[in-house]
Amino acid sequence: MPSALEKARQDPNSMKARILAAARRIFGEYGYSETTTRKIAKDVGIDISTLYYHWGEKQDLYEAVLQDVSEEIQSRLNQVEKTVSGRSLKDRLEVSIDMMCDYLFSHPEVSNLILFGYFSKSRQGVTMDIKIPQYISNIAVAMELAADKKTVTVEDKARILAVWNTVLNFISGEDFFRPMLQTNHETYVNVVKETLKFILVPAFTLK
Amino acid sequence: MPSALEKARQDPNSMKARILAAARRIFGEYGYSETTTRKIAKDVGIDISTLYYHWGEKQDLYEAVLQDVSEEIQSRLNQVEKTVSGRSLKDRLEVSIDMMCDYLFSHPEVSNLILFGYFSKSRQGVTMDIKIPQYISNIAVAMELAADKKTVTVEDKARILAVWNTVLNFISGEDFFRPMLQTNHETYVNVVKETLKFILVPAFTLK
DNA sequence: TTATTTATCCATCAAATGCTGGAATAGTAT
DNA sequence: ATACTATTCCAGCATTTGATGGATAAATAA
Repeated sequence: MPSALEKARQDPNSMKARILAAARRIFGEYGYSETTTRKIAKDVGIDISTLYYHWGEKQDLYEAVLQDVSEEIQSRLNQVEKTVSGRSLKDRLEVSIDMMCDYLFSHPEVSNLILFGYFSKSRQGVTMDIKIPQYISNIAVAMELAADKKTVTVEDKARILAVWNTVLNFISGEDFFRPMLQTNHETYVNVVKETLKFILVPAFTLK
Repeated sequence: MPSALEKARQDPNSMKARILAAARRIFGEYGYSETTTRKIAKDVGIDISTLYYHWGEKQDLYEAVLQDVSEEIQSRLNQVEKTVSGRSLKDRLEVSIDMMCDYLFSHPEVSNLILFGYFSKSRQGVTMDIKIPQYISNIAVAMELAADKKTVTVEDKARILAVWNTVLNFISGEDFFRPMLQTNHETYVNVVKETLKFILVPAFTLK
């Protein structure tokens, strides 16, 4: 039996899918508590009852959004891993940064949703929370900072987390940071990439 | 004529000051929209009318909190600058990291409030926003990455922002990150400091 | 003491919000 | 065509929340 999420993905024009897409965008822009079911429904052009008919409670819809995003990230990380496999450490780092930045900059709601998840003290246990630690260990192995998932040290994890969070911050905070750097979007993207490489590559390649 | 904020600071036991302190803690924990004036009033042990009598609208109180925090940060940065002045670059970086981490870890609501400010698309222009660019340039000069504020490059600013944001993230996200690192609070603080030094020192000291 | 200002609380309003019941409509199977 | 199911909308309920008016008490001035 396919889950509601799978059902929505089968047909991107289905009402379920259209609601999910709007919810993802709006939750990503306003966060959980400032997003109202009416806002989402209005965006889709339907009555809120229709929204409730398809997705049930607001919280359920939110969790579907998080799972959707979570699976997308996992898929992107797999892509990155395949691409950089076999290259030099410096190359792996640089290409990974470029690829993840490109993906996240073109889906800004993703960064927001993840960051909202970090800081929400009041939120109930959400599904995505479980996945992040796995990502981190996977990245450590893919970057060959550790032989396998079991041998990833606390320090390794913390360092990857630091970089990962920096990326998310720069993307979610673009509206805030870009004026102070006085650049356009395109330059901003490049500055972010270069900054990440600047602080990342020496730290990890120096032994 | 002293501002409401100055008045509150004159006597920490005054009702104005007690409300401000509670507001700072609760806004820092729940964010703007999940904080209710009733929550703050209850925390102080007063009726909401009393709160409105002293601080007016919720938004005004929030802005007072932000300004309070903003000035505190500025003061801390000045302290750091005095302390590290004249030392070697490596020393300056390491001591600054230690000092700012100690301050922020002991005032976790500060990191939250700043981060909430970054990502709130819906919020009106808040006072703190203006200050951050100044902080960044000040830090660049204090770290002697630039001769004076006018010559701080975009790259310099971006690098400092990256580090600054990483600190905030690690502190605001402790509840989220610490379980995946499987450490206690004390160890977590040290891991954060070491991680920051690990990625920061090589990048900035290597020429 | 009396008058005035300051501070606090109770009761309440208006708007927003999550959510639901039930009617109406569209679609599908027999 | 008829019966049945799936979908959509309208109207409304209960609760929460920001905010206020006005009564009461506490402090201060006269």
